[in-house]
Amino acid sequence: MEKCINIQQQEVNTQALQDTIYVIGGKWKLPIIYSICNGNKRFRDIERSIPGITTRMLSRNLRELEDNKLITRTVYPDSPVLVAYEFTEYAKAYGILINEMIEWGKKHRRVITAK
Amino acid sequence: MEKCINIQQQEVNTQALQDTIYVIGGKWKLPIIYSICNGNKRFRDIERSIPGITTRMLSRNLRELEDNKLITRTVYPDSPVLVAYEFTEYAKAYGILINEMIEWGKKHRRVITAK
DNA sequence: CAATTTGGTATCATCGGTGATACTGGTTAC
DNA sequence: GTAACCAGTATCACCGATGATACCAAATTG
Repeated sequence: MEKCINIQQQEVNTQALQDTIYVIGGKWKLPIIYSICNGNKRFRDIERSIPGITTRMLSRNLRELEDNKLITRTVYPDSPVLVAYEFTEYAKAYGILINEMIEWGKKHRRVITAK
Repeated sequence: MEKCINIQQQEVNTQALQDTIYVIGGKWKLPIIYSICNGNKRFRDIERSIPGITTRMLSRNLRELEDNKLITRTVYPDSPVLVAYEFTEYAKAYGILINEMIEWGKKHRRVITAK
């Protein structure tokens, strides 16, 4: 960490960090991302691919990911209605940072669990 | 995100991400880091420098940061006892990733709030 | 000698996120 | 025609994180 400048800057940074964590945080966001990454596009397919998730939490998390522009939700209103969830290019750029966070977490676990 | 391989790998990655987020997550971790970064070493100094924090939450968060080896807690048992909290080199290395997360959060906010 | 400071811990209340379960309206398969 | 599937929403319960408040022993200050 570099030396900090002032209170305002700190608050802005704290908010920015919370934002970043919020986008990917929680129990289900990454499993959902992996599921879509693995080719699942439809609500029930994603649901079935993630053991333990409820429709409620999936619905909620998909909407949050969509709000954050990491996925798109497309409705094909043919009968029957079909809904497809897909990654955005924006998400792929964020993926680089996510992978760094994952790598740091793995290294950190080795540091902490080491005698 | 690269293509995923298997379930086990996903679970390991999800855990690793949770670990990374846990270390820096929550309302108070970054303000505490900034406070120590700004030269505060003692419990009450840190407490006074962070508006709204309670002794309970400060105590708890300091212990977690110490458990994660981001800060050290040194007791000087002269009379009166003096306790000093300080950054570790390990924390400084993590600081690079924290700053990336902050920068991404700032950019992301501009993306989301843009018409 | 009374008040304040230091470095916390203990107890209780509250609040939001999560989980469990039920339900919906439409469509299709048997 | 009834059973199952799709894409969810609604309601309730619970639990853990957080906040508020009080308290502690030791030492220092006035």
